[in-house]
Amino acid sequence: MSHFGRSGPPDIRDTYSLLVLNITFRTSADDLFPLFDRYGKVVDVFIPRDRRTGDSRGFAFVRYKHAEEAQKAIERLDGKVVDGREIMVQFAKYGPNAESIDRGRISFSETKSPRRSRHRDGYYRKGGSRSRSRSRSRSHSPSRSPSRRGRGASYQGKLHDHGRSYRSRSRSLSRSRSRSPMRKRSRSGSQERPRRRSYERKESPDVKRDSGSPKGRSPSLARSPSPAKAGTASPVHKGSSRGGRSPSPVQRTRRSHSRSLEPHSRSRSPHSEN
DNA sequence: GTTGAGCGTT
Repeated sequence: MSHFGRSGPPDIRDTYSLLVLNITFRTSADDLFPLFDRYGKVVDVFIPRDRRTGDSRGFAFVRYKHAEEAQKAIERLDGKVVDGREIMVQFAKYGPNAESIDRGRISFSETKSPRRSRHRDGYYRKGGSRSRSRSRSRSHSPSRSPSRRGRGASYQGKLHDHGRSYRSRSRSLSRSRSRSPMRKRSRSGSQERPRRRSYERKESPDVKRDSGSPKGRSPSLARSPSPAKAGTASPVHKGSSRGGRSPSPVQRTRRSHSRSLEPHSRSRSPHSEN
């Protein structure tokens, strides 16, 4: 999706990609194009969007034809407030096809010396290997904002190979912080609970029968963790089950069957019910 | 109507 309406990247043989971060979710390529085009020839403007929702992810890619123009745009637009948000402009490091990138320049097999250094740093990736969470809502300290602006000064009036250390810190920081919560969450075992329940409903037909008389069964086994809530939902569920015409339980049972991943391991554990 | 770490499409 390019601003020019073409499919895919137009020509990335010798273009310089700029990464624009911290843009508003409502900002589109059309809004960024005139802004960046003032400082040079913009070849393409692309804003990655979510596959599911289709909303902008909050960053965009601007391709310049000349490095000097791209550099100028960075100095001029980095930290600029756009649409009420302070955007951050910097050279893109990861190519669209995992191509080699020199401070924003995309080259296929022309450069080779600087490329080695990046491999050592671990910048290179085959694409799709980077684990990134799509969760937009996450607690974080806003104190990292000012630090970003600080590194911008390194680029001023310099087009040499300066400006790589800033990424190391940022990368390490985000890495350790992003992985820690994710792993812990996965270990919590929030997935086991719904799985086990699905099996219980599937393997135990008596559950459906009990639905007609939940009192005979253990009220604690109700799906509602809150007793107060269970009481409210109880009459509703009871009425539906008694009618015997409610397709709801049937559909849920069938779905659970398809979702069951390891029914055997669960079936062998009688303690699961207690 | 919202959110806010981060690196990309036919």
